Amino acid sequence: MSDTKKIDPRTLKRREAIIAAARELFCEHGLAGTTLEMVTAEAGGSRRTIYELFGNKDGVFEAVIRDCTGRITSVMSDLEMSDMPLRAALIHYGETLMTLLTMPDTIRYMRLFLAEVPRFPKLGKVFYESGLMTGRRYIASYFERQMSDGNFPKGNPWQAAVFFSSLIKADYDIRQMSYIDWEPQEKDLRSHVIAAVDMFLRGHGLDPEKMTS
Amino acid sequence: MSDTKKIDPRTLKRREAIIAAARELFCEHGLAGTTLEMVTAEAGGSRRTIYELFGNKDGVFEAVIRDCTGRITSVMSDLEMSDMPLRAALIHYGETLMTLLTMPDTIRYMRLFLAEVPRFPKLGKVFYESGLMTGRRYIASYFERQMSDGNFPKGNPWQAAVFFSSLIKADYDIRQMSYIDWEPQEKDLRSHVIAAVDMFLRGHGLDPEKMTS
DNA sequence: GACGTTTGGTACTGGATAGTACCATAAATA
DNA sequence: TATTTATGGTACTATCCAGTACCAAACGTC
Repeated sequence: MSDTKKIDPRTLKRREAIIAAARELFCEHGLAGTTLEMVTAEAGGSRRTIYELFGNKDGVFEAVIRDCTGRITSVMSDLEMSDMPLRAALIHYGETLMTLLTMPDTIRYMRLFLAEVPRFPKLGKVFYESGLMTGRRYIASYFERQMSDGNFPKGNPWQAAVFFSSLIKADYDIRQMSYIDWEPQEKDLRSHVIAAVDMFLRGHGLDPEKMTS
Repeated sequence: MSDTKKIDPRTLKRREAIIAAARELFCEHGLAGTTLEMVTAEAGGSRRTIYELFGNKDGVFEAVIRDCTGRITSVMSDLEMSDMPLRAALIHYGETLMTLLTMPDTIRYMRLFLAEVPRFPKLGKVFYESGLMTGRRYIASYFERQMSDGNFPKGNPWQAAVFFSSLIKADYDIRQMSYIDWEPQEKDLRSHVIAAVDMFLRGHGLDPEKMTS
């Protein structure tokens, strides 16, 4: 009564259960390889309800992708505005970014999503802009602040963010998408991030040696 | 009689026609969305022949991916050993790399391939190592030579190659895979490559200003 | 030009599954 | 408690498609 529309709490629970089950199954077997029968087997309930809530199979897929996007976004948003010194902050950002990007779930979501982009062009924008770009926007605004505070040479903060995240992610994403069940060692990730940050700093005329926090 | 096995020229022609048709259709509609009926409609001939030559539908897919890999590799191999000055050579490499990576076909191949990796893990290795890594190996050996010739600070040529190609490709690949029918402007690519090369040089302690060819 | 292999075309089988219809039941609401 | 709404379950339909069988025709080989 408080809201314009009353939503049965059962509906919400069903919705969540179905999306969760479908997400796992889609990632595991692909969209075409998953039947709605499998989804109900996992989520409980009956196919009837799926059609009631999502219209059809594509509706379920769309809901799953939006859910995955939200998950990535929420992790990205956890990037903390740090008041550490520049180099330490960048290393911190880099490691957080890599942790997220190399998570098996992230990789699975990306594969699933990319596979179906041609049939769902609209979802492309959603996933890329709301999901993947969240971190980049955050980093760009960080550089913008550092530039105006005089901690970083003035220039195009957006380009700096692009170069920074490119150096950080290198081709770990593509490689992980290509190799099933391969995951980089945390140790390697760390040293990669440090090397990338230092190269980034030198690339902007800063000397990492003098910035050891 | 000259070879161990005689291959009917008809077979070869059929093979090529089927792969070409399947490649286009798979890229357009995905693997699941393409029926072998559609393939024969496009390639001519009959389904019978497909089964004769490829065993089953998965066999066709595998052949298509190998074909795509070969196409990418062959373009990558066209990277010419240049005896230009360092900066000019890197810009040349960068532009060639980007031209290849942003070609609509390359993007379509990658999407197609990534979508099905989980079912064809072996193809992952093939596509990544024979296809995508060809360019990187080439660049790494280039840096190795430049290092021993004293044109480039000594260090790890492989890491240099990773950073170089990461800066060059940035996230054009992911963005193009996410956005259907979007293509970067050639003008933007050029300026991006130059900015990336200069940042790369500065990151290795070289001054691009003094290297204008 | 005769022989053997490869291909085309058609028709069939078997299995799988998206989507629908319907009724009974469980849960919320008043 | 009565009424409404969402859900479960089952059974059905309609379709689509991979894979197979078979025969006749085209082509390459010798």
